[in-house]
Amino acid sequence: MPRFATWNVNSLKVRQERVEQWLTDIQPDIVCFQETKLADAAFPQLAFESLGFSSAHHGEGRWNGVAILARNGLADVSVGFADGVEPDSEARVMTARCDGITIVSVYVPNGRVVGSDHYEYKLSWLDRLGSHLDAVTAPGDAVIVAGDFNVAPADVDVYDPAAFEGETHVTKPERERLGALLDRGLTDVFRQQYPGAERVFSWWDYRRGDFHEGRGMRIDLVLGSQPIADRVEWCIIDRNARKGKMPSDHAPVIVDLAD
DNA sequence: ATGGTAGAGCATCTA
Repeated sequence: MPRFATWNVNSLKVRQERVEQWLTDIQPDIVCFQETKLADAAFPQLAFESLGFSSAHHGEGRWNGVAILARNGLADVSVGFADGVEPDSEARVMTARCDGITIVSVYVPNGRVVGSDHYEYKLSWLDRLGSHLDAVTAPGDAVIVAGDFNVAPADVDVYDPAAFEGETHVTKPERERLGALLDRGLTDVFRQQYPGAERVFSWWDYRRGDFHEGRGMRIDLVLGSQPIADRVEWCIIDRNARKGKMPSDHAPVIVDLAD
């Protein structure tokens, strides 16, 4: 039973030891990372190889950076958008094929301030992700699009919707663009498994003790095409990985798929 | 009290 996981590690350099322990504990078969904050030359491919993973990385150094790891090898690795337009200025998406699944690791722009240039970049980036999927997938393909979407799909995915009035991650334009991705035939796997679950989060601000006070958002998502959604046996957000010394501010999402 | 922390890198920018 293949195990898929995605995790915004918020600097792989700082998190390497914790990440390796987590890989050993969780034993995933396919992994997407976001916010490695590494240049490609600094990506620790050999360390992952010694743990049994093939890997590929798309980074720029100080910020962003995505990676894909797979136990059974990676094929057709591509970085950035494949929609044939100008390259994205930031390292936020990469695609590979493993175990017959097209895997897309995404780090959606944060958006910063509603109405800012970066917010507009976020909206157009989400649109481009749809075009990218047109370019790299075909109807009926097994596809997983996973990572930090920086959008909470609904109010139940936010600890206090009122606290985010006028803020990014919850605005209608952002949710509409996420919805447009779902309308392409992708399923939010966690929500499919737990339709009524409220206040289950994947990210907590480092400040104010937000993690321990339960003030978070569910913004790390695993979207699966129908062939994937039909195979989901189990899904959790691994809150344990947010505990202890020097955690990422994000928890991983783990999904087990039937063979 | 418009706060707070973390990471990259050394002044701020990003989240």
